[in-house]
Amino acid sequence: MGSQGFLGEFEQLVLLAVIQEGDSAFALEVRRMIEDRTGRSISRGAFYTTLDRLERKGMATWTQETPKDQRRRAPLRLYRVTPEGLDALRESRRALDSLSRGLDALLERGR
Amino acid sequence: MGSQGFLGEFEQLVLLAVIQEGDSAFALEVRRMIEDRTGRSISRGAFYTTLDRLERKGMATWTQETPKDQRRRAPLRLYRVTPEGLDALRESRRALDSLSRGLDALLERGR
DNA sequence: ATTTCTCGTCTACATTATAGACTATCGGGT
DNA sequence: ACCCGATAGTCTATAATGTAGACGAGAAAT
Repeated sequence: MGSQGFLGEFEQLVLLAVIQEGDSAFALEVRRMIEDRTGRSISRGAFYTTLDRLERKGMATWTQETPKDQRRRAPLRLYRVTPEGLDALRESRRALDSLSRGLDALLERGR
Repeated sequence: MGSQGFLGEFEQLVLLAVIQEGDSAFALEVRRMIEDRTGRSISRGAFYTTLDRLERKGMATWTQETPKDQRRRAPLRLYRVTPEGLDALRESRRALDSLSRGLDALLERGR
Protein backbone atom coordinates (compact mmCIF):
# COMPACT_ATOMS: atom_id res chain seq x y z
CA MET A 1 0.00 0.00 0.00
CA GLY A 2 1.05 3.57 -0.50
CA SER A 3 3.60 3.68 2.25
CA GLN A 4 4.02 7.45 2.23
CA GLY A 5 7.50 8.91 1.73
CA PHE A 6 8.09 9.27 -1.95
CA LEU A 7 11.24 8.82 -3.92
CA GLY A 8 13.19 11.77 -5.13
CA GLU A 9 14.05 12.08 -8.78
CA PHE A 10 17.62 10.92 -8.39
CA GLU A 11 16.69 8.13 -6.05
CA GLN A 12 14.47 6.74 -8.75
CA LEU A 13 17.30 6.78 -11.25
CA VAL A 14 19.61 4.97 -8.86
CA LEU A 15 17.09 2.26 -8.05
CA LEU A 16 16.30 1.75 -11.71
CA ALA A 17 19.96 1.47 -12.62
CA VAL A 18 20.56 -1.19 -9.99
CA ILE A 19 17.69 -3.19 -11.40
CA GLN A 20 18.98 -2.72 -14.91
CA GLU A 21 22.19 -4.50 -13.98
CA GLY A 22 20.22 -7.61 -13.20
CA ASP A 23 19.58 -8.95 -9.76
CA SER A 24 22.36 -6.99 -8.16
CA ALA A 25 24.97 -4.48 -9.15
CA PHE A 26 28.30 -3.05 -8.09
CA ALA A 27 28.05 0.52 -6.91
CA LEU A 28 30.27 2.17 -9.42
CA GLU A 29 28.80 0.23 -12.31
CA VAL A 30 25.48 1.70 -11.33
CA ARG A 31 26.97 5.13 -11.33
CA ARG A 32 28.52 4.62 -14.73
CA MET A 33 25.24 3.35 -16.12
CA ILE A 34 23.39 6.44 -14.97
CA GLU A 35 26.02 8.70 -16.44
CA ASP A 36 26.06 6.82 -19.72
CA ARG A 37 22.34 6.62 -20.22
CA THR A 38 21.32 10.04 -19.00
CA GLY A 39 24.37 12.10 -19.86
CA ARG A 40 24.43 13.58 -16.39
CA SER A 41 27.63 13.64 -14.45
CA ILE A 42 27.43 12.43 -10.88
CA SER A 43 30.00 13.05 -8.19
CA ARG A 44 30.96 10.21 -5.93
CA GLY A 45 29.71 12.08 -2.90
CA ALA A 46 26.30 12.66 -4.39
CA PHE A 47 26.08 9.09 -5.46
CA TYR A 48 27.00 7.35 -2.22
CA THR A 49 24.96 9.73 -0.15
CA THR A 50 21.91 8.74 -2.09
CA LEU A 51 22.77 5.07 -1.85
CA ASP A 52 23.09 5.40 1.92
CA ARG A 53 19.77 7.14 2.15
CA LEU A 54 18.06 4.45 0.14
CA GLU A 55 19.58 1.90 2.47
CA ARG A 56 18.34 3.72 5.56
CA LYS A 57 14.88 3.85 4.07
CA GLY A 58 15.01 0.13 3.47
CA MET A 59 14.83 0.38 -0.29
CA ALA A 60 18.22 -1.05 -1.06
CA THR A 61 20.79 -3.26 0.62
CA TRP A 62 24.33 -4.26 -0.13
CA THR A 63 26.94 -6.83 0.75
CA GLN A 64 30.69 -6.87 0.51
CA GLU A 65 31.71 -8.90 -2.47
CA THR A 66 35.15 -9.79 -3.70
CA PRO A 67 34.73 -10.63 -7.33
CA LYS A 68 36.99 -13.50 -8.46
CA ASP A 69 37.55 -11.38 -11.52
CA GLN A 70 41.27 -11.58 -12.37
CA ARG A 71 42.84 -8.21 -11.62
CA ARG A 72 40.78 -7.41 -8.59
CA ARG A 73 41.51 -5.38 -5.54
CA ALA A 74 39.42 -4.47 -2.50
CA PRO A 75 35.95 -5.84 -1.84
CA LEU A 76 33.11 -3.92 -3.42
CA ARG A 77 29.59 -2.97 -2.55
CA LEU A 78 27.14 -5.18 -4.32
CA TYR A 79 23.69 -3.62 -4.33
CA ARG A 80 20.24 -5.04 -4.43
CA VAL A 81 16.84 -3.34 -4.52
CA THR A 82 14.46 -4.53 -1.83
CA PRO A 83 10.77 -5.32 -2.39
CA GLU A 84 10.00 -2.04 -0.63
CA GLY A 85 12.24 -0.26 -3.09
CA LEU A 86 10.48 -1.83 -6.01
CA ASP A 87 7.12 -0.85 -4.59
CA ALA A 88 8.22 2.73 -4.13
CA LEU A 89 9.45 2.77 -7.69
CA ARG A 90 6.10 1.50 -8.91
CA GLU A 91 4.25 4.10 -6.97
CA SER A 92 6.38 6.90 -8.37
CA ARG A 93 5.89 5.56 -11.83
CA ARG A 94 2.16 5.34 -11.31
CA ALA A 95 1.93 8.98 -10.30
CA LEU A 96 3.98 10.15 -13.23
CA ASP A 97 2.10 8.00 -15.69
CA SER A 98 -1.28 9.09 -14.51
CA LEU A 99 -0.38 12.71 -15.10
CA SER A 100 1.36 12.04 -18.41
CA ARG A 101 -1.60 10.31 -19.95
CA GLY A 102 -2.23 11.59 -23.44
CA LEU A 103 0.89 13.70 -23.52
CA ASP A 104 3.27 11.19 -25.08
CA ALA A 105 3.67 13.08 -28.32
CA LEU A 106 4.22 16.36 -26.53
CA LEU A 107 6.79 14.81 -24.26
CA GLU A 108 8.60 13.12 -27.13
CA ARG A 109 8.08 9.87 -25.41
CA GLY A 110 8.14 6.84 -27.63
CA ARG A 111 11.34 7.88 -29.31
CA MET B 1 19.89 21.37 -24.82
CA GLY B 2 20.58 19.93 -21.40
CA SER B 3 20.17 23.15 -19.47
CA GLN B 4 21.35 21.73 -16.14
CA GLY B 5 19.14 22.10 -13.08
CA PHE B 6 16.76 19.20 -13.01
CA LEU B 7 13.18 19.03 -11.92
CA GLY B 8 12.22 17.48 -8.63
CA GLU B 9 9.64 14.75 -8.52
CA PHE B 10 6.85 16.98 -7.34
CA GLU B 11 7.77 19.76 -9.74
CA GLN B 12 7.28 17.33 -12.57
CA LEU B 13 3.85 16.40 -11.34
CA VAL B 14 2.84 20.03 -11.11
CA LEU B 15 4.04 20.89 -14.58
CA LEU B 16 2.34 17.86 -16.05
CA ALA B 17 -0.93 18.69 -14.36
CA VAL B 18 -0.89 22.24 -15.73
CA ILE B 19 -0.41 20.84 -19.22
CA GLN B 20 -3.16 18.32 -18.70
CA GLU B 21 -5.65 21.12 -18.18
CA GLY B 22 -5.00 22.34 -21.66
CA ASP B 23 -3.07 25.41 -22.55
CA SER B 24 -3.41 26.93 -19.12
CA ALA B 25 -4.90 26.07 -15.79
CA PHE B 26 -6.16 27.62 -12.58
CA ALA B 27 -3.94 26.92 -9.64
CA LEU B 28 -6.32 25.02 -7.45
CA GLU B 29 -7.63 22.97 -10.33
CA VAL B 30 -4.10 21.81 -10.85
CA ARG B 31 -3.84 20.89 -7.24
CA ARG B 32 -7.09 18.98 -7.33
CA MET B 33 -5.99 17.10 -10.43
CA ILE B 34 -2.80 15.96 -8.80
CA GLU B 35 -4.66 14.82 -5.72
CA ASP B 36 -7.28 13.01 -7.76
CA ARG B 37 -4.95 11.23 -10.09
CA THR B 38 -2.20 10.30 -7.70
CA GLY B 39 -4.07 9.90 -4.46
CA ARG B 40 -1.55 12.08 -2.67
CA SER B 41 -2.77 14.88 -0.49
CA ILE B 42 -1.09 18.23 -0.99
CA SER B 43 -1.23 21.16 1.40
CA ARG B 44 -1.74 24.61 -0.02
CA GLY B 45 1.59 25.75 1.30
CA ALA B 46 3.47 22.94 -0.35
CA PHE B 47 1.65 23.55 -3.56
CA TYR B 48 2.13 27.29 -3.92
CA THR B 49 5.72 27.11 -2.77
CA THR B 50 6.48 24.76 -5.62
CA LEU B 51 4.57 26.90 -8.07
CA ASP B 52 6.58 29.94 -7.00
CA ARG B 53 9.79 28.07 -7.38
CA LEU B 54 8.89 26.93 -10.85
CA GLU B 55 8.10 30.50 -11.71
CA ARG B 56 11.46 31.74 -10.44
CA LYS B 57 13.17 29.09 -12.52
CA GLY B 58 11.29 30.31 -15.57
CA MET B 59 9.37 27.10 -16.10
CA ALA B 60 5.91 28.44 -15.46
CA THR B 61 4.15 31.78 -15.53
CA TRP B 62 0.76 33.00 -14.47
CA THR B 63 -1.61 35.87 -14.97
CA GLN B 64 -4.48 37.18 -12.93
CA GLU B 65 -7.69 36.07 -14.48
CA THR B 66 -11.23 36.88 -13.50
CA PRO B 67 -13.31 34.11 -14.98
CA LYS B 68 -16.68 35.36 -16.30
CA ASP B 69 -18.00 32.24 -14.69
CA GLN B 70 -21.25 33.25 -12.92
CA ARG B 71 -20.73 33.07 -9.18
CA ARG B 72 -17.17 34.22 -9.19
CA ARG B 73 -15.16 36.00 -6.59
CA ALA B 74 -11.57 37.20 -6.56
CA PRO B 75 -9.23 36.95 -9.52
CA LEU B 76 -7.36 33.70 -9.80
CA ARG B 77 -3.94 32.58 -10.87
CA LEU B 78 -4.02 31.14 -14.34
CA TYR B 79 -0.91 29.09 -15.00
CA ARG B 80 1.00 28.28 -18.11
CA VAL B 81 4.07 26.12 -18.67
CA THR B 82 6.86 27.88 -20.52
CA PRO B 83 8.88 26.32 -23.35
CA GLU B 84 11.72 25.99 -20.84
CA GLY B 85 9.41 24.10 -18.54
CA LEU B 86 8.41 21.76 -21.30
CA ASP B 87 12.04 21.13 -22.17
CA ALA B 88 12.89 20.35 -18.58
CA LEU B 89 9.98 17.96 -18.44
CA ARG B 90 11.22 16.22 -21.56
CA GLU B 91 14.68 15.89 -20.20
CA SER B 92 13.43 14.38 -16.96
CA ARG B 93 11.30 12.00 -18.90
CA ARG B 94 14.19 11.03 -21.10
CA ALA B 95 16.37 10.15 -18.13
CA LEU B 96 13.67 8.07 -16.51
CA ASP B 97 12.80 6.31 -19.74
CA SER B 98 16.35 5.44 -20.58
CA LEU B 99 16.78 3.74 -17.25
CA SER B 100 13.38 2.05 -17.35
CA ARG B 101 13.96 0.39 -20.70
CA GLY B 102 12.96 -3.22 -20.59
CA LEU B 103 11.49 -3.00 -17.14
CA ASP B 104 7.90 -2.22 -18.07
CA ALA B 105 6.51 -5.51 -16.85
CA LEU B 106 8.42 -5.30 -13.60
CA LEU B 107 7.25 -1.76 -13.02
CA GLU B 108 3.63 -2.61 -13.82
CA ARG B 109 3.69 0.01 -16.45
CA GLY B 110 1.08 -0.38 -19.12
CA ARG B 111 -1.54 -0.90 -16.45
C1' DA C 1 -21.68 43.50 10.40
C1' DT C 2 -20.26 38.93 11.32
C1' DT C 3 -19.51 34.59 9.73
C1' DT C 4 -17.96 31.50 6.25
C1' DC C 5 -16.25 30.21 2.06
C1' DT C 6 -12.39 30.20 -1.19
C1' DC C 7 -7.77 31.69 -2.78
C1' DG C 8 -3.47 32.94 -1.91
C1' DT C 9 0.87 34.45 1.24
C1' DC C 10 4.44 33.73 4.50
C1' DT C 11 7.40 31.36 7.68
C1' DA C 12 9.71 27.55 9.27
C1' DC C 13 11.54 23.09 8.99
C1' DA C 14 12.49 18.25 6.93
C1' DT C 15 14.27 15.73 3.20
C1' DT C 16 16.94 15.23 -0.91
C1' DA C 17 20.65 16.57 -4.05
C1' DT C 18 25.30 17.52 -4.81
C1' DA C 19 30.35 18.63 -4.56
C1' DG C 20 34.90 17.97 -3.04
C1' DA C 21 38.35 16.88 0.12
C1' DC C 22 39.94 12.91 2.53
C1' DT C 23 41.16 7.82 3.56
C1' DA C 24 42.29 3.17 2.41
C1' DT C 25 43.73 -0.61 -0.41
C1' DC C 26 45.74 -2.96 -4.27
C1' DG C 27 49.07 -3.64 -8.11
C1' DG C 28 53.16 -2.35 -10.36
C1' DG C 29 57.44 -0.55 -10.77
C1' DT C 30 62.11 0.21 -9.02
C1' DA D 1 60.36 -2.33 1.09
C1' DC D 2 58.67 2.15 -0.72
C1' DC D 3 56.39 5.19 -3.68
C1' DC D 4 53.05 5.93 -7.29
C1' DG D 5 48.81 5.85 -9.73
C1' DA D 6 44.45 3.98 -9.82
C1' DT D 7 40.14 2.56 -7.82
C1' DA D 8 36.53 2.37 -4.05
C1' DG D 9 34.47 4.34 -0.56
C1' DT D 10 33.81 7.98 3.61
C1' DC D 11 32.79 12.33 5.62
C1' DT D 12 31.39 17.09 5.93
C1' DA D 13 29.08 20.92 4.43
C1' DT D 14 25.77 23.39 1.72
C1' DA D 15 22.10 24.13 -1.87
C1' DA D 16 17.73 22.84 -3.71
C1' DT D 17 13.26 20.68 -3.06
C1' DG D 18 9.32 19.18 -0.42
C1' DT D 19 5.88 19.96 3.06
C1' DA D 20 2.79 21.77 6.71
C1' DG D 21 0.17 25.10 9.03
C1' DA D 22 -0.83 29.64 10.61
C1' DC D 23 -2.27 33.87 8.64
C1' DG D 24 -4.70 37.52 5.69
C1' DA D 25 -8.07 39.22 2.03
C1' DG D 26 -12.19 39.45 -0.74
C1' DA D 27 -16.88 37.99 -1.80
C1' DA D 28 -21.11 36.10 -0.42
C1' DA D 29 -24.53 34.51 2.73
C1' DT D 30 -26.85 35.26 6.92
